[in-house]
Amino acid sequence: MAMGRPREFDADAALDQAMEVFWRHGYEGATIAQLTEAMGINPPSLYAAFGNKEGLLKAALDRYTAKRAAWMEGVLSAPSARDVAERMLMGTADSQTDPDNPPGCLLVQGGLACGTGSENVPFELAARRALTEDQLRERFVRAKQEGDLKQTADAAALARYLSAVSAGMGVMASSGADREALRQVANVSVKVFEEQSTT
Amino acid sequence: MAMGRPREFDADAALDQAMEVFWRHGYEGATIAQLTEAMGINPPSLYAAFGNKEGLLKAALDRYTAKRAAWMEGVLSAPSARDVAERMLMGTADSQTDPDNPPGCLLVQGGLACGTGSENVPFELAARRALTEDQLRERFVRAKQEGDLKQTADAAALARYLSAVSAGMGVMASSGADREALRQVANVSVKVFEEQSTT
DNA sequence: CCATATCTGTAGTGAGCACTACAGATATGG
DNA sequence: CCATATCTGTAGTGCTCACTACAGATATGG
Repeated sequence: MAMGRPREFDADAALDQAMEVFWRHGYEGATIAQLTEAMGINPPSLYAAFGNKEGLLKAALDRYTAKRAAWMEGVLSAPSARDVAERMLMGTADSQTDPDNPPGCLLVQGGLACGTGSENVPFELAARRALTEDQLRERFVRAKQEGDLKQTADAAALARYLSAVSAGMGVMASSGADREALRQVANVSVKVFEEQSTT
Repeated sequence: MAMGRPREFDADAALDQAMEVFWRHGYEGATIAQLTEAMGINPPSLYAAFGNKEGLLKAALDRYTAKRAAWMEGVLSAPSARDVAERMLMGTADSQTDPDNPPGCLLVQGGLACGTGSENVPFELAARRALTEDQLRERFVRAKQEGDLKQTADAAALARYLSAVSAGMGVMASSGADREALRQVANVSVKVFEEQSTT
């Protein structure tokens, strides 16, 4: 019963471009004109595929987190809480200063505060940041069970701490901090875990 | 030779209101209509007094940092590097969750990424964040001279670390983290300084 | 009291925004 | 080959934005 004209652009490739625009300019700072130009399509194609600007952001965020999932698995698979923290923060330092991407982290750069009508966006970003924190907390609970983290350690507090440091590094990266500066922060931050470790 | 009609509103009180709007909605999210309503004035008065929206932001930032200067002096006057860090982070946790202010920190909430035409704003905020970091670094250099911080400690790295943690706490506060959560982060963060102290 | 300089309020202005109507193009199902 | 369903490109739409022209108000200096 007639399938209609097929889409001519690659949705994932277009999302990669949209992701970069949101990353660099934030949700409110990114305009549809910039997005469509980067994606190589016209507005009607964008709206047909993603609904509206916020729908496009969500799709781009999904792709962002999906890409990071593999990396995050590598982080969580480190043998100890201390090594989890080190991989997490060093990887964050490197990815936030990767010249292939805009500086910082999309989940921070995307928008902490938005104007009327976009109040949803900060929540959307925060929810995705919280997912990483949850994974870290569970990993630290396991570390206590496995004995490489002190029984007195607070898994939730340590996860929150790592989450805060990562976000803070994102803020610094977005304002021009270089890789070496972020690695310094990561090195200092990891010391907390050495003190909380049993080894 | 004729001084003209005097201003009818209190510029500082108006700036306090503008500050809050920028804080809550970010630079781009804040509209002139919201600002003028909060300030209790009309657009021509705003433009006569502050030039344009960016000029108003700078004036609000000046007032923000001026208000914090006294608090910052109290932080820096703590007797040791470790106590500086504790006062800094605990004070940050409290002020970022003070119900009298919007959550988070204006210097982070104001805008990390902006659209075309406002590229200056993120730099403006970053420059003011950097001032605090400079003060901390100098304080830690002094702490090394005074001997309460190890000679092997890196004053610049520690200052950067505190700056990153504060910014990260601001991100968390803006997405709803409560005071207790931020204090946990502060408590964990301070441990780094205990390890770097001579006592 | 007058001339002048500055502020205030009303009522816009052009520009840029997210979003879309519509017509033509291109595929599938029969 | 035809009917249909979906995509694409052009060319807008109404709306909101930062910003301002202008006229009336209110102070000072002489």
